[in-house]
Amino acid sequence: MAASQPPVRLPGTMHSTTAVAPDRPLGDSNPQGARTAPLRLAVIDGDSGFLHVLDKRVRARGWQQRVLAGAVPVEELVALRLGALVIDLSVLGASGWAYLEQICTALPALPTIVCSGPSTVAQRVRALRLGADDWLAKPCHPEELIARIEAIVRRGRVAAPPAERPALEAGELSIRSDQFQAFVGTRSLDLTRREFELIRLLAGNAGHVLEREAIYQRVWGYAMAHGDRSVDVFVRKLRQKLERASPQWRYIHTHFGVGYRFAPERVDAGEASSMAGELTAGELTAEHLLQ
Amino acid sequence: MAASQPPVRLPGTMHSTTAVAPDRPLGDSNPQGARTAPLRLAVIDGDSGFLHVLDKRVRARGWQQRVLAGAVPVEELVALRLGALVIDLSVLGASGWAYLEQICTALPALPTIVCSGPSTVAQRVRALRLGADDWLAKPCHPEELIARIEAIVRRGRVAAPPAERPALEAGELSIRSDQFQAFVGTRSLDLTRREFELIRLLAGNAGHVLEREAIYQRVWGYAMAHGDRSVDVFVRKLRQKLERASPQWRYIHTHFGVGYRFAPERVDAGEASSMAGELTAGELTAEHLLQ
DNA sequence: GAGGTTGTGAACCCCCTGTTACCGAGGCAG
DNA sequence: CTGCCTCGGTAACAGGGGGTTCACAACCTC
Repeated sequence: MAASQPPVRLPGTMHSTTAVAPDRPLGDSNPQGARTAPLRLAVIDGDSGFLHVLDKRVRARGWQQRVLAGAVPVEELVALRLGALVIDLSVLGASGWAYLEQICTALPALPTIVCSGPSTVAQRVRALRLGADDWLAKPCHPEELIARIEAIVRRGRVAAPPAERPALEAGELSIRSDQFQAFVGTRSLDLTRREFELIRLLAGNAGHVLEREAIYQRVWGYAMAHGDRSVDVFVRKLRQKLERASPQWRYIHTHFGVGYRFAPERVDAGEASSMAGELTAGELTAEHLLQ
Repeated sequence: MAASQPPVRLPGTMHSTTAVAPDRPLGDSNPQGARTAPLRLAVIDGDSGFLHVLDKRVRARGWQQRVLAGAVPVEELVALRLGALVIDLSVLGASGWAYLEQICTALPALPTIVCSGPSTVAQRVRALRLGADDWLAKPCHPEELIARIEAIVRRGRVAAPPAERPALEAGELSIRSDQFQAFVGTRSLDLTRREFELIRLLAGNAGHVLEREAIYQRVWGYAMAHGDRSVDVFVRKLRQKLERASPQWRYIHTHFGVGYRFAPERVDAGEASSMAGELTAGELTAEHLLQ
């Protein structure tokens, strides 16, 4: 999808986000900790003076600012875990509009503000319709830009789901968001981060069928590319670990042509394991010990 | 053959390079696919010319506009069930700021746009910090105001929990969008995705005759090729499953030369089965056994 | 009764999903 | 710095379900 993007230098990574406490959880867009993590702001602009002044205000506010050289591919934007994006369309030339559309389509959850020079009503309307959240004309006061970013981020937060349950219980499973882990009794499923985000999303919507695109959007944070099989593969990994930890239950059900549904269901003793055929519980145990 | 390779592109859609645009518009995973209820907009403004022009655009968009005389109490705003509020601070005089703060504090979920005359950066920042979502300077183009309202509402929607879609009830049928399935009682009709999309469309327009072309356009997502019988075939599949699950009812009616109409109708006891003629229940059983 | 329209059944083939293997990136320890 | 390990993501293959198509029967309207 980013095949045509011009080579862009990506300066070193922002502070390493130690997987423990992500400041912006991949899944549900709401921060479960009411604590507002420092906002990560990226700016695509060439005006060094403006950038400097803005940077001062941004830091004063406790946010983090990163300057991007140009049309950074969507994947790299995702990797930056941004809280907001400011774009000066003029630095991108003719491709600016296409880029804006691309960003807003792939990352609808990312607050995006266009901050450019003189413009027409038609241009502003176009940008807003493409998915931009705001258009602020240059020259502008950096404080107004910041206030507008705040307003947009606030709007997203207000609508976000109220609060995160401490632990989701389903069948034999216990899904603990504070641990980023799922358990059967006291035993950990040893889920990776992605696996956990996936099962939390599914279990959080237990009983409802979730489409692949929706799952991808909410777990990965951006739109699923056509033909991407990641969701399937991760469902398989999840099922494997679930099967190992809780063989008497089935949790994730496939809906052909649609997606997946989470619903804990106890399986008949005879078919506890797909490999077990009609083994009894005793034989099952023996089988398990052999492995 | 056209399941994933539509021979005809949807007119009006932008280039498909973005890999994001679903080439299969089946589900309503996209926000606009979910039918958005008409937005209820309230305007506190005294400029009748502006109000008139805005009203025209608002109606053209299918929204509803309500002009408020002044500082309406919060309770009345709540009663109006607004989708957005536009305020010209100048008509409220000195109390405007206090009112704005009051509104934004009491109704943080209500998108609020200040649309006033000349202003300073400090004023705009103040309004935004008080909780306003945007500030648009007059004179302004009504289309830009509308686009900004859309952007704010959209931002709230993106973060909002997936709206609960109520089940459609018709005859013995219950069509549940969250399950991508139809039920009679608790028993699933076991519809495939296409079948479900079709019955949801038909049932959603119950009582109205839908032309084949329109059905195809909305279920398959692109124009129907001449001579395509897919709709007929799927109607037949649907009727078959409906007949099996709910034999006492007829749901889909053919309009020769036009299309189909969904309308639950109880059938007389005698003609429960199309094969049964006027046989009694007992004869029916015998007849059935003979086959 | 003629001609176009719709119902019906079945065959074919493509796409969707499960599954496995592989590769690259990044973290960690030596 | 280097090698190992984990993790995420992609590619490839197999199998089966479902969508499309076709042919023919039944039907409706003029």
